[in-house]
Amino acid sequence: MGILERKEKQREEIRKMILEASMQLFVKEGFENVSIRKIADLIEYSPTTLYIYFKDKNEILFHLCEMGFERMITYNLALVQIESPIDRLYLLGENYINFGLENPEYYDLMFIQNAPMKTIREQNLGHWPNGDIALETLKHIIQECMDKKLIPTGDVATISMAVWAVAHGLVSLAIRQRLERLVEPDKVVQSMHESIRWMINTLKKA
Amino acid sequence: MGILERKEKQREEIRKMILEASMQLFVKEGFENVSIRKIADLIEYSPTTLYIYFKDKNEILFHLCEMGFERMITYNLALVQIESPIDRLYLLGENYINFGLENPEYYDLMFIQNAPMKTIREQNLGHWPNGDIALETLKHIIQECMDKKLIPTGDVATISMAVWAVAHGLVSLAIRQRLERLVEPDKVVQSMHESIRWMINTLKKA
DNA sequence: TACAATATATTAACACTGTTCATTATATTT
DNA sequence: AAATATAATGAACAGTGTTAATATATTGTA
Repeated sequence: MGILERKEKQREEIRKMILEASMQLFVKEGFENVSIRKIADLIEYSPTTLYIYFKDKNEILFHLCEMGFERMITYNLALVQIESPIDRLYLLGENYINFGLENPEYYDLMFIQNAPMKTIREQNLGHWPNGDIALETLKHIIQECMDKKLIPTGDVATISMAVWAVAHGLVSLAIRQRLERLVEPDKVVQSMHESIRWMINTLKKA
Repeated sequence: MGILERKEKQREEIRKMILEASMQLFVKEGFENVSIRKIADLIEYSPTTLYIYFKDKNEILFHLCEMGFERMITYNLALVQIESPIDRLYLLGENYINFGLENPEYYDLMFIQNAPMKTIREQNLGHWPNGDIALETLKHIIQECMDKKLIPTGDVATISMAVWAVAHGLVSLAIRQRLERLVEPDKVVQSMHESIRWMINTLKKA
């Protein structure tokens, strides 16, 4: 069945072409400027061809979202070298904020837009490949902090939720220009870092 | 100058008509289904007429956003009767979450969408009428908690930011279907309330 | 090898979107 | 009554995601 394999390979290659063109548009012109027609123009195919390789635009955005997580991982490479889970938590928070501020378009897709979640539901994938992994990482660190009695024991999911909520709240309010309503624009970033540190500090002392 | 006044009144009335039609569409069919043409249909005017009364769609959305804050205020009416600022903070948090979950479309416009902020910048209003008031309320409560030594003293803006971030993080992750990736869907709401309470608890003890 | 079946790609079209411009209709003022 | 200012509109522009019908290759089978 070498022919079928080759066909599958070709198919996968065109899918890759489409996704790479999408990403190029995405990082250059931003989320709102990614259109089926522009992607098609870039790879010199007809717009309708994209529908042979992807169900709809949401599915393409879903894959861009997954790429975002891969990019996020590169921010957290240094994490494994830190033995203290509480220090790992501090760094994770810093990295999360930095990633969000430096890649607002990706962040948008990963944690704000509906499109990727729609694909997960409609095609009932049942899981959020890279997203679920990221959340497991967070929960694991929190669990380790509890095990080593670095933070008070409690429901891991609830506390993970609170920690994630602070980080996401800060980043999403920042990239949507809401935080500059609370502090002066040039102090937003600094205050964000102070907030997340303050959060983990109080968590530690509690 | 009675004529000019009357003209101004008429103008204001049509503006009101447009906004009320927008709101009707908004609450019935959701944010994404508010289009200039649909609004125009509803008030039986031509789409182009709307541009005589509003600069663009963003300006209409901005006013819908302000209406959202007015609706939010109704959630917080009971707040003034509570003398302890820390109890007021607890209730404010609960109300914020309830408002967000019960009015996701409004919440979206108030704290997630770019459109309203665009209008504020482009027309350089310089301030966010109802939004700024809401943030002042939060800061005032935090300040009062510090004054009465109910929470540790610190930078009011930073701590307000952290508190807002948790609340916004929870609500925005919830309405964008991200929280159900962390806890079972039927436990999301309960966990959210636990998270915000846990947050204020640890803040209190810190 | 010839034919039918399948997979791939495209053209044209649908039903929308926000927005602008030139034109017309209406109302007000001179 | 004529001139002017205001209000409203029709038509059009440039775009959007998506689908049905159609043409073009490629493949499996008789």
